[in-house]
Amino acid sequence: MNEVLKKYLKNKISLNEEQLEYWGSLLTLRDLNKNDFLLREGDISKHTAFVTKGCLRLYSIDLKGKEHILQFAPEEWWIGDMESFSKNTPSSYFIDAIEDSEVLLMDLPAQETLFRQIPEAVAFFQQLMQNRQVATQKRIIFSMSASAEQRYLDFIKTYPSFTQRVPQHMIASYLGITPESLSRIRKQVITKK
Amino acid sequence: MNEVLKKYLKNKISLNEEQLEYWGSLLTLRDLNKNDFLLREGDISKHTAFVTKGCLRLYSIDLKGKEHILQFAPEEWWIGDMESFSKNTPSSYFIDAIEDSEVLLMDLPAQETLFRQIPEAVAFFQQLMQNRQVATQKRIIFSMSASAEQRYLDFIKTYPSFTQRVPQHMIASYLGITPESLSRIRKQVITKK
DNA sequence: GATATGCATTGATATAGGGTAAGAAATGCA
DNA sequence: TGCATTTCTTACCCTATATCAATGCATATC
Repeated sequence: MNEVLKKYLKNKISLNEEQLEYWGSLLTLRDLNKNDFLLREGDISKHTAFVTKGCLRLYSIDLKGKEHILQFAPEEWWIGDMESFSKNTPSSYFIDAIEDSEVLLMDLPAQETLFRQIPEAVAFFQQLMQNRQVATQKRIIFSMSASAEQRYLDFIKTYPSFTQRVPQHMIASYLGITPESLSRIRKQVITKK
Repeated sequence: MNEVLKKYLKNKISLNEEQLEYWGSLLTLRDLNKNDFLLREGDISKHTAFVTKGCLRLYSIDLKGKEHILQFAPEEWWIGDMESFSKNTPSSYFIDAIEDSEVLLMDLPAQETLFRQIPEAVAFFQQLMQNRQVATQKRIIFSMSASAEQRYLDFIKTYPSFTQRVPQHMIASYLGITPESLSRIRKQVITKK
């Protein structure tokens, strides 16, 4: 069984060795090169992914061709378009790898099996979803009440590890500002110190 | 049993008469006058509310004292601070009535009982939560990619009924703009026609 | 019926962040 | 090692929206 998943699950949910193995057996490994897509707009998402190596991103592209990043997913994060996945509808999002990566994929039948065989997993995913919702709501509030500089400082404080590995223009896209603005903000922040 | 809830549930989930009655019996009615609070920042949320009459709002107040509305909830909507409710932690939100209203309250024990007695309710609330998450994510994207005018036009198209009953400055707060800006935008939109 | 209160409008001015373009720096590639 | 590509920075000007202040209505209060 994959070691990253094992460590993660042991940490998060109390299961015996057999259950852990079973969970792992339901997922399939996929290697992704940098820039490889896991999902494109218009596709129907067939998987939810657990990242064991590297880093992916979830984003949409607006009418003017501009990318808007909703989520980064490094090791031990889940990523996917829940709506497309569970309703079998075309996605409006893209997911791709921003580094060479490795993911464990769970398809819908596997999820159903998992929920049937390991009922604890239901509450587990429910909790994940709730945490996501809480974070997303906070992001709305914060984007309405704080300046770009404050949001940037909050970002590097909340996700210090991302700041190292994610290119700056993607952080800008996540924050909802242009790369130029972020560059100016960083300059200000540095000279302020 | 409350008629609004009955109609709503019949529409959304297939249950027999007995189950409907049972569900209804777990909720308690509360009348709210306009401006009454259901939840204040710092409180621990003891209920999730189903609105049967009137309209409530969920919002936070930032450091500068500015309100940011996350959700309006007219008849047949659920409203609450899930995080505070399920984790028993102090809320960072306010919920109040913007009209004289009537809600059905579900506390945590009632929810647990409901989930035990009517297993279909679990998936039902999960679906609600997922829809909420999808909508919240779209709101982030939209606030990053569209102008205030586009967001306003989208709002009145998506929630035409709200536009009638919700004061303008609250719509502005939901859209993340000032009441003055909204007033100017409306003027523009009208003269454009 | 007079007055206070809250909400929407309007005008004048300020500002954060965007758009564009160019160059510098870093990174990948051959 | 050197060229190409991508990423980041800087400068200039511009626009959308905010801020502040005043005014007009409508509604509630006494």
